[in-house]
Amino acid sequence: MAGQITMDVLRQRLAAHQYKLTTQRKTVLQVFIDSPGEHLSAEDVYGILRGKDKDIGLATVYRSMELLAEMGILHKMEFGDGCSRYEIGSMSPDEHQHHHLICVQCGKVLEFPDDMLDELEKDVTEKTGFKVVDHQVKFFGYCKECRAKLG
Amino acid sequence: MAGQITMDVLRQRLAAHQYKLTTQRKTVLQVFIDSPGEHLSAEDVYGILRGKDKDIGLATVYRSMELLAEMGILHKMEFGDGCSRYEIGSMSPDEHQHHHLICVQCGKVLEFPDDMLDELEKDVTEKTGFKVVDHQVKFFGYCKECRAKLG
DNA sequence: TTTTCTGCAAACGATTTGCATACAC
DNA sequence: GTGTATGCAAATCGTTTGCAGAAAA
Repeated sequence: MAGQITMDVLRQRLAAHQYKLTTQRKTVLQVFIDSPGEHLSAEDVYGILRGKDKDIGLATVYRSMELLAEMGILHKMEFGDGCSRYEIGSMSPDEHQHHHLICVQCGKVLEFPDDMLDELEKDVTEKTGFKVVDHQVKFFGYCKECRAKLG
Repeated sequence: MAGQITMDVLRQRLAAHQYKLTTQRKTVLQVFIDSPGEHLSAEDVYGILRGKDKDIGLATVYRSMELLAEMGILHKMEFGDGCSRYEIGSMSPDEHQHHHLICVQCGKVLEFPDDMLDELEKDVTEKTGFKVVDHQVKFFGYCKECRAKLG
């Protein structure tokens, strides 16, 4: 079970909401399937598709990515570089979760396996009544390479 | 010791960087001192000051908040509502740290005491060589009030 | 006095929207 | 066929910037 998101998942989830399975939506999802571990902005995706002679409007890229996020297929996030970025999720919410390590020197974004946050989530709900459904953890600091350069 | 940020802290930190202590910078800091626990955007601060007949330009609000963040007096953050928000910090980096609980229903942002993340930071550095200097944790979910309304 | 800062308005970049056409169902 | 989705261009929104005048040091 679980596993990666496929085009079939897109079909199912769109159908469940009476949304249409269009060429553009498939094309956008394909970019994310082909770029595992990337954090792509709308411009990124638009550029990748234009480079492949795929005809799509920038507004459609924005609309598609927003819809895919609404379907739970993509996750939207901000790394402070002025634009929203998305990454593809997995079928199981518990699988392949990770924190982001953002280098304040070079801007690179690394990933780190996410564990031991369940406990904290439970604690939050018990103490505040806030029902947690998702979380995002960002660490700011200096990546190995920048540390080496900085001495 | 440690304690809250005061106008004197601003004076000291600006002086340490050869920046000038201006009326506008003091005014902006005062808004944050007067609004503990708030996450204010540039427009928010601008609106508050105009409501008090304080004469200041929006661009100056942006520049001041960015500078205060550079001085470590404010912390910049994004909650996905399309603008950057800032909150005032405390003198000690270890004090009064908290996570943010963002209600996906009403948009409210709550706070939760931050502990037990030091361990995770150490783990990150040991395993990746990434030197962590700061972190931000966001939990998405449903606040107590919205849960009650939704049944 | 000298340099930095402010205010204004224009510039900017990311994102959204209106509307006529094209496409999925 | 019917209604939704797309593409384009214009509009919008938050934020940044250039520059002349104002204010710290």
